[in-house]
Amino acid sequence: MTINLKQLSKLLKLSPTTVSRALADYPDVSAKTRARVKQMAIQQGYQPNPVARRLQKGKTETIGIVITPEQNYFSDTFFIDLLSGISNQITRAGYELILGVASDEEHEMQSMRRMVEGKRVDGMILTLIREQDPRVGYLLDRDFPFVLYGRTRETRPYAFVDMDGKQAFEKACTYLAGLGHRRIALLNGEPGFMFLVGCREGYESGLFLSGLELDPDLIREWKHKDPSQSSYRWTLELFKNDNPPTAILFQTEAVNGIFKGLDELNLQPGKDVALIGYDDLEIARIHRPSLSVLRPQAREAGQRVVNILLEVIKGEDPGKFQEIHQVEMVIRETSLPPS
Amino acid sequence: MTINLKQLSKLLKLSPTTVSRALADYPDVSAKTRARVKQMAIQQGYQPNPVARRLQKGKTETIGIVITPEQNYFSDTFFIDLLSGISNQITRAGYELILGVASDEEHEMQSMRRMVEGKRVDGMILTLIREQDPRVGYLLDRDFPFVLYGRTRETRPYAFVDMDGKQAFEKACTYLAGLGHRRIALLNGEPGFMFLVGCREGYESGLFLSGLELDPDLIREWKHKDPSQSSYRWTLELFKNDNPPTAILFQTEAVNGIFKGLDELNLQPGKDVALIGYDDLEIARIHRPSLSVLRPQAREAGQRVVNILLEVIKGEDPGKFQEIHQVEMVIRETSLPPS
DNA sequence: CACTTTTCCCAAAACGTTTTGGAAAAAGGA
DNA sequence: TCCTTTTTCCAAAACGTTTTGGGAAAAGTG
Repeated sequence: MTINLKQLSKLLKLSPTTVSRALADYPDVSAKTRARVKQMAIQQGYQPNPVARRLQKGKTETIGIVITPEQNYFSDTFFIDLLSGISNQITRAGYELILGVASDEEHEMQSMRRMVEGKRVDGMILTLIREQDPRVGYLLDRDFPFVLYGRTRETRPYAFVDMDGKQAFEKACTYLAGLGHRRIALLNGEPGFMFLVGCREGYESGLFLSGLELDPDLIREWKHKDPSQSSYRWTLELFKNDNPPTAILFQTEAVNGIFKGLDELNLQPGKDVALIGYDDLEIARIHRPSLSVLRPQAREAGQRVVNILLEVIKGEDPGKFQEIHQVEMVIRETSLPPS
Repeated sequence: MTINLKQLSKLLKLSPTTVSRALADYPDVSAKTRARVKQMAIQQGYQPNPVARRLQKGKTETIGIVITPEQNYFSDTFFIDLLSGISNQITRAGYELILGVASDEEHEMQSMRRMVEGKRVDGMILTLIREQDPRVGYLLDRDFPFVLYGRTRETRPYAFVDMDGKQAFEKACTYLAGLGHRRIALLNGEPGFMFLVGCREGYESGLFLSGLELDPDLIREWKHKDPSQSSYRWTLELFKNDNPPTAILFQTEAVNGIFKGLDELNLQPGKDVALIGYDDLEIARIHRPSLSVLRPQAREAGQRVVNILLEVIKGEDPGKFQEIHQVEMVIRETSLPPS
């Protein structure tokens, strides 16, 4: 049903070589025949068989990504945006994106190994990077092309695109301090994932820059399993403090728990307690009062990750590609001065 | 670095033919050499190059899926479960899953055509099926293997796995009626997606079976764009009724809006109004009171979709594979008798 | 015109498998 | 023993491209 190169060349009374070269715009085929070939190719709906091309070229023209829905991280529109940017750019390059879904760290590694050792991909994209991340060492050891969305503790050079979570939290913190807040709490995920480390650092540095003292009682961290539940408990606890916070910085995914906690304490979000979340989820925009947030540009990051990976696959030095992207602060209704 | 078949056969002093056949458990290679070959293969970490195999076999060993995050549907753990089931089963079969991310219906079609006409996949999985869905006609026209997760209006036979949303809503409705509820509302998504049609049908048939009359004032449908926002408004409106509902059936994704609306009306979920949602999202389990839900088994469905697709690819008649899966009802704290 | 250069095309090889169609060696049957 | 059958192996072809390394014809050059 679908035509192949040999048949097309027969139709044109040319050799497969010439047809192939014509379609690839080689200069050693005359403009006239090139036009003729292209026209016929379109007319016949010819598409080169990608599998054959890959075999000849010795490339899979495919890149891999493994997601672990276990981390509910995945439900963020944020991640979808990232994936969307990745996918579009990959398609534009004529590549394919193959997806692995793993239930835990072990299967995550297993899925990646299948792709790498099974010669199924030319490069890997890694997300949800942990402080110590065995995947990075694995790929570096065998010199396999990859790009991190995020960063990790690793001395060898590697390519990454990361959000400046540190600067974002610093900015949010100084902003709140600038409004007059003196007691700013942090409700963060338990470190392990590297980006949470950055958030905490930014918070601490923000306090410092604003001349505020760090009070361990104002910092709470939850296990990643279920942010809503534990952020609810931590919220209640924060306000048992003699000198409770007037503002909270947190991961937006935990917002439901916080709202619930505040509600129970008869505190109005935005009015009695200022709130700024990290990530602009749907709920942040929809809630009344709408939530002020730090908004990472996931789509753009996804595109960059792909472009960089393609360079690395071409043989460029990964160490050259280390990008840290600014995070925008979106002021909505929950970041007023203390009452 | 990685060894190939020719090198491996040289090491074994055998022909590539024999090695290949030994690894594939052909009976015409002696048990002894077969063992020897396998051992050496493992020792040398030999993995057949999938691209070469695909070319020879004339199969891509790949199946495609296109998601449209536009429909926030994607943020459901439900969808992730589906994807997870799909991915696992595909891996088990030695196949690959390639993912397209499309921003709208047009790009969705475009992405699928690239996969199909570009000979990049052996089969397609379709989700989020609409009542009239051009994708189905497209694939049927060119006799390309596919399986729907869901159903559509189409007379030609095709393979699908669907949840019995109709029966689920019927069950929930009669359950509530059995508890004594006489005014049961439906907060549904606007039809277009086929599964929403089923939900509505089930609701209507549930009312009928319980001897209740259908009151159009108790039915509200939102645009898919943003369930939370509009379900909030619809909730308020439902209770402007002279004879307001004592129970609501709805899509769980809309639960935030409903809770907010009830809260504003000083109605307690579960106590003043019974609630049953379709889909067991995280929030349903976490919320206090916890939400009674209808729970589709997405993981299993995903696995079935893949197994069926593999059969269809093998040449089986798609019409033979039409499965409708039961949906479990999980009674939690929001389905009490009317007060 | 004879020679060089440029233009345009192509045959053959290669990518790494699996399958086809034997063939040699071993085993079984009379 | 001789013939048939079974067991075990392999050379060659095929999958559909792209790349290599020319080579013939046309166009320039003197």
